[in-house]
Amino acid sequence: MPPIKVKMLDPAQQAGTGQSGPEGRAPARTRIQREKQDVILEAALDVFSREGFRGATIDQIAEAAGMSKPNLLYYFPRKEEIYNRLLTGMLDTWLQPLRELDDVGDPVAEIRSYIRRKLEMSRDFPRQSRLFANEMLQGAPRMLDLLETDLKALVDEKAKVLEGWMEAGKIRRTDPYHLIFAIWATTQHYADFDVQVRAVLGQGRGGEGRFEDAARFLEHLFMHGIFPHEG
Amino acid sequence: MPPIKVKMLDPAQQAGTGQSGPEGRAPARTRIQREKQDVILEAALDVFSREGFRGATIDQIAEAAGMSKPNLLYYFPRKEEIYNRLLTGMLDTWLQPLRELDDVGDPVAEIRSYIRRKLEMSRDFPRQSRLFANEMLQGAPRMLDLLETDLKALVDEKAKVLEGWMEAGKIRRTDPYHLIFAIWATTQHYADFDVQVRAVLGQGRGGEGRFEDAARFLEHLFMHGIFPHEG
DNA sequence: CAGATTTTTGACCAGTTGGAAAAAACGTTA
DNA sequence: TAACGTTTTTTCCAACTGGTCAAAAATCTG
Repeated sequence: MPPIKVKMLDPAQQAGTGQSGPEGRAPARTRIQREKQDVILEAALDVFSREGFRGATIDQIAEAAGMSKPNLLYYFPRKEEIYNRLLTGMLDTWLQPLRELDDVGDPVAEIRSYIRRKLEMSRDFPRQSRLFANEMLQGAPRMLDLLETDLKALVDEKAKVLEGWMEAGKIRRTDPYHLIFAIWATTQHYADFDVQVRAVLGQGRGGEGRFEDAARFLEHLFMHGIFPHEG
Repeated sequence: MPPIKVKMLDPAQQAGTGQSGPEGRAPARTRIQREKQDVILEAALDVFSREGFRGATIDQIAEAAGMSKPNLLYYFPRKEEIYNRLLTGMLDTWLQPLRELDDVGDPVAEIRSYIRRKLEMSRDFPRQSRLFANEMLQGAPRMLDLLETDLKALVDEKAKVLEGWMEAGKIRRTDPYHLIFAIWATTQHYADFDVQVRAVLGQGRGGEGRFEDAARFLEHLFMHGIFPHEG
């Protein structure tokens, strides 16, 4: 008998939940498949970041992606797989700025550029920030272990770096964990609470310049605080 | 004919959307009605703050409130009315600390106590904070006008107070709006991202003491910033 | 072009959702 | 206890939900 031609499998399998084959499956076989999946993920980011997992519907995502629901399900057989792909794929890039916080660099420059990069991410990828925030608000049901392992390990490591700088008198002695939280909070605020920021700043100051203003202010805040006359 | 006895109306009407009677209707007629409504609102806060408006279901709320769905609908005929009641009722108390920021007080003490009170609210009313955050993430579809009018007005007013203090050299000259955003962001972070905070701090430091630590850190941050050697 | 494969579509389904209607149960008070 | 208003439950419904399936359409390959 002739050799059986093994053609492509159902693309739906590739994002498999782990029960349909060995590990390490390629993310997408053909260019077309990869493109369609990207379109779907892009549309899903839009919807999920607004509505959260439960609030988002496959129909919404399909419409935003310009395809029919069954067609979308051909590429991602479960709603949850789209969501998980977005979450995990995002967390990595999201934490990149923190990873780059460099032990050997100048503390002042390092922290300033960390704040700046985080703020830029809020400006350039607000939906990713909101997706993440949404997951947090729900108690991180699909991410908790990642937070407790990977994220905690990374923050522990960087907290040590900060502590080293404190020991060396390069930065003020304070709680490194809460310092990191403060940087996260102040920068991500401009993505997650963007509506509020714009509503409060109004027509004039709520325009594109608001990120510059925020950057200036945050630098000021983290450098000197807001009260003069050091104690 | 005998005088018609006008007894209580359908309690559902009291939260009316405005189309069933004159303005200024009493919020609840009897003690029982008020209690039931409170139970419902309490349960709804739980569910809405986790799942957002779309993600929450009446069934979930009804179960959390210990009653049947139709029974719940007897008190609040629409899902949206529960949500709106929570939102508007909350915003008021939520902004109370800012309202109390006093022109005539000592700037340092005023701002410190504002930060402390906001942090206490995150500790004591995290669900309210998350409900609000959820609405923001969705683009504040049911709150935008409130933000643009009431909230903006309040912040404008308090920004002027801060500017006055800056003119007087009481606090460092910086952007008052972004200062307020920074206080909001850093304090509410401990409610909205509570899971993350606890996951990162781990068993040891993620316990009840974390709010004390946060308070100490934030005071430090806003007072001095994190870099020594003032420029 | 023919055959095989991949992609898309339309019809469909069971479970859930917000909500309506009506009847039953309960509480007051004359 | 009867009458009346209030509260609760039962039953029901149409629209929406995530997802299936087979067939049709489009694409690729030789």
